[in-house]
Amino acid sequence: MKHLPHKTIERLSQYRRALLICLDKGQTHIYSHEIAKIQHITAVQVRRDLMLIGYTGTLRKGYNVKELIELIGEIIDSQEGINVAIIGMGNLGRALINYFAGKRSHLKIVASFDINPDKIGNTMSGVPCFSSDDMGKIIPEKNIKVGIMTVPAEFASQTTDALVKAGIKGILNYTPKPVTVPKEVYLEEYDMITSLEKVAFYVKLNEKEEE
Amino acid sequence: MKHLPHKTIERLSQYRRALLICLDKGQTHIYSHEIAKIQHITAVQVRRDLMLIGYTGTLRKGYNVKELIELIGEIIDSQEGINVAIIGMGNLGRALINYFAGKRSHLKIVASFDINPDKIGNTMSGVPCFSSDDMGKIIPEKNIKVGIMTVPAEFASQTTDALVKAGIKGILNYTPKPVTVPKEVYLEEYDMITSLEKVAFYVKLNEKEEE
DNA sequence: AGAAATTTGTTATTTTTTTCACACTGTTAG
DNA sequence: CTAACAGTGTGAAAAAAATAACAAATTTCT
Ligand SMILES: NC(=O)c1ccc[n+]([C@@H]2O[C@H](COP(=O)([O-])OP(=O)(O)OC[C@H]3O[C@@H](n4cnc5c(N)ncnc54)[C@H](O)[C@@H]3O)[C@@H](O)[C@H]2O)c1
Ligand SMILES: NC(=O)c1ccc[n+]([C@@H]2O[C@H](COP(=O)([O-])OP(=O)(O)OC[C@H]3O[C@@H](n4cnc5c(N)ncnc54)[C@H](O)[C@@H]3O)[C@@H](O)[C@H]2O)c1
Repeated sequence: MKHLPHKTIERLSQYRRALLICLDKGQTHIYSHEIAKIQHITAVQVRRDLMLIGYTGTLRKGYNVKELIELIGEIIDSQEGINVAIIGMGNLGRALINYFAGKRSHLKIVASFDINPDKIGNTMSGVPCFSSDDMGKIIPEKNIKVGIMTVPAEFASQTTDALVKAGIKGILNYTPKPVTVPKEVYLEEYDMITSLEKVAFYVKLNEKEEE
Repeated sequence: MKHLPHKTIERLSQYRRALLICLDKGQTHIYSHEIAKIQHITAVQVRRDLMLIGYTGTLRKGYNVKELIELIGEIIDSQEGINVAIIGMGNLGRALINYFAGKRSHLKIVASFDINPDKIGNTMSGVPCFSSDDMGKIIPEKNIKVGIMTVPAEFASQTTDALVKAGIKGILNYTPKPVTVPKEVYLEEYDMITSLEKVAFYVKLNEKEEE
């Protein structure tokens, strides 16, 4: 396999989640158009993605749910698992830790960091909170590869620098402040305001078109 | 102007945020490559986007920060503003309401909904919480156009249906459960697990390539 | 004043992503 | 048994997005 399109990676993760639900319901096989419907895309797109990862279904029966889940896992998960930290135990950080903790086995949240002394030393959803000053020590020690950044925007840059210095390999930045990392660190930024403004834009557009 | 690429819309929102920060700092002009650097894209891309919205900068001086902010506002905001509701006042819902409330003037969070009697009747960050049973009444009454969905995944579908029935025009779904809406409703889904898995994937990939 | 440097605006090109179109093949109904 | 059907797999085409290339214009330097 050469290299998978960016978008395919995202969709594979989404397919898997849909498939896990099907598996729970006891469904053994699924058609490309069923997956497509769930994800609001076309069946061809699904088949193409699966072609890219080299999975081939059964003619007229569709894809084997269990097999496909496993294959997607082989592609997008790393066997050893990846340790993750959340930096900034505020509203968003707490929501995330609650949500993620114990969900995905290969993505383990093993630490959180904050500067507020009231938070340092506590444990939340089984995840201990350390002082941000100790990132340089804890991150290599716990073999943390990925950091989810939920500090106030004004601390985004300095936190990023500290993470990079501590040897982090990937950052998911939920701060609205774009940050910069060296090219060996993978950076993903997501801004909720952008999503909301986008929805608002298309709502407005639809309304205009109706006139 | 014909129609702007999907991606351009997202970037415009991001440019604006970057520009607002510049404005605060007293910067009056900005070059395309400065904007580009902040957003991790190329200067050509920025110039192209601005070309699409018909903004033209000053040669050798760059773009007028204030003017550009205003133009972007004219393009992506609706003058009357858009009223927004959050459905599901759990961890994520509360984080969002705290975060959004009073941030963007044209996007006003005017209501929240929940089924938990302890939450109904309360006010958070100035936003009143109503019973989800009343969505059909409150949404048209308060002229709410967009709903941010943060209910537990298992309630995603029924909440969506209720929102659509109440006349909502756009939904931002933060639930990991994909939902279906009629085509006149704009739907945006975002799944944090997908983002995290994507980061993990590329981290793993980078490590492999280093070998 | 003229040359060099810098930045915009836009056309053309390339790359990436999506969709089309259709061959192929089990399955089912008659 | 066979024809119609319903699905997969994939090369080719189209569409969308990003990048390159460069003319034009303004500032700055000499
Ligand atoms: N709350 C949301 O729904 C939401 C949505 C989108 C984006 N965001 C962004 O996420 C970030 C956090 O939002 P929030 O609502 O949780 O804010 P918050 O103020 O509730 O939490 C911030 C936390 O970070 C800690 N902190 C401050 N400086 C730090 C540092 N240098 N190192 C480590 N921790 C530090 C604070 O002690 C606090 O616990 C902000 O940048 C915000 O813009 C939040
Ligand atoms: N917490 C996170 O960081 C996070 C991250 C990504 C996605 N999510 C998703 O967001 C959703 C909410 O997460 P959370 O952590 O806030 O969960 P939560 O359990 O803390 O909150 C859910 C809230 O929704 C309310 N609710 C339940 N049924 C409802 C209904 N029919 N109508 C209106 N309100 C209803 C509950 O009373 C509760 O207040 C979940 O689907 C979760 O998967 C959460």
